[in-house]
Amino acid sequence: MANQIPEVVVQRLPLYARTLARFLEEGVEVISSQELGVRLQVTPAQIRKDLSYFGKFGKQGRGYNVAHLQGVLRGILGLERTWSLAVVGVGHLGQAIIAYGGFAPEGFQVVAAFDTDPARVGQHIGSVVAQDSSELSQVLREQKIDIGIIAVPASAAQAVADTMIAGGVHAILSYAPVTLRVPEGVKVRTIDPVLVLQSMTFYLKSPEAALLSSGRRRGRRL
Amino acid sequence: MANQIPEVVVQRLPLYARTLARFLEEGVEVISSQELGVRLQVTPAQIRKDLSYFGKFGKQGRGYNVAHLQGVLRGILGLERTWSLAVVGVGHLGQAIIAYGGFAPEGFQVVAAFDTDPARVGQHIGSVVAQDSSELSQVLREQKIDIGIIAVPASAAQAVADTMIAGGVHAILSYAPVTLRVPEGVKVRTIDPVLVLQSMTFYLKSPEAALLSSGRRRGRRL
DNA sequence: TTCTGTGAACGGATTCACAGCA
DNA sequence: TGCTGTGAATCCGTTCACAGAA
Repeated sequence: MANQIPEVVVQRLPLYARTLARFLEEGVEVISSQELGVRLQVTPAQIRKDLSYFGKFGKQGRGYNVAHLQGVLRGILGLERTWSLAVVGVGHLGQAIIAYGGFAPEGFQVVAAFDTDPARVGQHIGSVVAQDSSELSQVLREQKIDIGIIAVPASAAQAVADTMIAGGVHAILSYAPVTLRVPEGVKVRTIDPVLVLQSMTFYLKSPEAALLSSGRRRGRRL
Repeated sequence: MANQIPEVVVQRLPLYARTLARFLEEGVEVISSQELGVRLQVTPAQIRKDLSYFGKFGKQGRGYNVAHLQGVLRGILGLERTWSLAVVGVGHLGQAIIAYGGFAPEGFQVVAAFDTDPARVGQHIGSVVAQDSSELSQVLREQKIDIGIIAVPASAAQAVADTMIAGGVHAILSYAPVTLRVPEGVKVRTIDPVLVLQSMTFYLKSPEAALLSSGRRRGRRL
């Protein structure tokens, strides 16, 4: 079933879920696609169409029950459970990722960290201890790690990805500036701030371009 | 002129530029859209079409001169000059951004940092000193800052964005988990790792979905 | 022959617009 | 009357396929 759903749609769902959580905190009980769309800068039709891939969750003439819809979305996305993360590379970036306080409240727990540098192995970062990368594949499998995070230099990233996949990981979040090759069935997302900055300079360089491109504004996100 | 160009195309250009730089280091002098596409996991037709928005840079029957095309792309993107950044929020995240070594080599210099917390104002992070946020708008204008980076909590992000814009900034890279509202002509990009993780769990939850969605693989990036 | 540049075809995502239910 | 759910229409990016230059 969960098939045929455009990837863009899946990427918007967490945004919907998060915004519903905020509305819930604000005490809003029922919301229309219109109101939700205003907050998210997404058209109401887009929201309704996206939701229609999964079922009917609203009441005509009224809107959606915020708590209910949020629960539905969290269920669809699998956010009701905790997911375990392993970070490979505990340099500045890796340490910042491990120390980042935004993952845990959302159910993402960094449970292991790795590095090749003997000087870093054994180091404590928050509640985890850096292990030697030679253990990576085995530990991932033993601890049933769900998602791998790559925070190593570009030159090492592909090898790390391969080892993660050998360790049974099916989702990788990479901060390395390279295009990774992975087999079918493995999801990779890359976060690359330099690339983001470099595409924005295009519009800074020729400000008319920025104006022209912003007609019909859309939510842009990675 | 620089108009009418799809935003996706602009987002791919830095990727092309970077990859050409790597080929250059490897001593490759001429490259076909085919070869470039293999490395990037992008179709050759895509590359040629993208480039065609800007001109004709290849030689039929031969390919593209790597050094030349790289220069052209850097020119189009405005990467030949240095761009100044200001980071607002010098908590863990802001500090990591300032300390990150990947910006400077690409011509992005963090020249100012701000925070509202008196305990943080005056603190040195790398070569910059955290200033009080009340100075933000004025300093941005005086120092002609090009790009603002938001590293404050969600609740403060919109206000920071507004102040940045008041300070004359036309591009914002935000790490805050909110959809920012900005006037026409201002570019905003959000980097939101939690959202990325939350959309990957959808595929982990139902692995068939991952397989089904990966037919016709494309380069995915923010 | 090889590979670019590009109009035309295609396909997929967004938006429209309305029937139908509360 | 108000807003959902959804087929149909539209828009836009990708891919095809080929003419033309080296």
